[in-house]
Amino acid sequence: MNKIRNMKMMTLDELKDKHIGKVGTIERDDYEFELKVEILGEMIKSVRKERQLTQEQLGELVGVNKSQISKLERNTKNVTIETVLKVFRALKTNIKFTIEKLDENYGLV
Amino acid sequence: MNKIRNMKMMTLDELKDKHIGKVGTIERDDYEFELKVEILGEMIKSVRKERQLTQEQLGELVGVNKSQISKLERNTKNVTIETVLKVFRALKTNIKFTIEKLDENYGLV
DNA sequence: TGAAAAGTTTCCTTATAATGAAACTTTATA
DNA sequence: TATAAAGTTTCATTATAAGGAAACTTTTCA
Repeated sequence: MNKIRNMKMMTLDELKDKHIGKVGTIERDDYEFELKVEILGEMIKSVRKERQLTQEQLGELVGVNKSQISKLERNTKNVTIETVLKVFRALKTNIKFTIEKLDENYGLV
Repeated sequence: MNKIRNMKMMTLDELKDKHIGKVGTIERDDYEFELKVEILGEMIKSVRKERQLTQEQLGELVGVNKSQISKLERNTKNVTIETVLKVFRALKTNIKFTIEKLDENYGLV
């Protein structure tokens, strides 16, 4: 590892406006987001749409009822890591997380 | 936003060997990891140590008993997003997550 | 515009994450 | 090396995430 790479960042609004993908010239489908429960739902929905799946179809892949997918997308719950992984695995999407330490004055270390 | 930045990546082994920080010449405390429950615990412990806090002290900051911190660090549970956020917030550490879509053949899109 | 498909909500049940207190073990250190 | 501090485990309890079935609403499109 120790791989250095460029990351594009996107706000939730940008996600909503454009869905995922097609930003800039270098086609690279990596996006970084603040870790928030609300956004996770948006992400699931966006990727599912890209995959052209219905909630019912995604539910089959994940092994849950379509109502469960709806709930996850609409963030009716404070989801666990395992649930997040299960869904994104079904969507053939890797998830990574990044931590960024701040100093005492809340600036970057 | 739309900020472009360099990200260093590290494996769990590297984390274990070196704890966090001091890789390369550009001192930048951003690290990206596969989203896995086991690693989250390692991360909490590493950052707590860097902050020179005991589990009891971190517990006070988070508002939970020290045994809870121990459990989180040792990954006895499948943690929820909210719990992750609570702890890293206390550690003054931002968390972001990145998704990376794969194509049908499991290669990068 | 009406039927079918897709998505949402409600009402449940079950599984388990979150939590603390206290006993216990391990690690520092006087 | 005894004692204190730090960390872990156990045993409970409580809160809530996960889940399905079915009724309901919204969207799609022939």
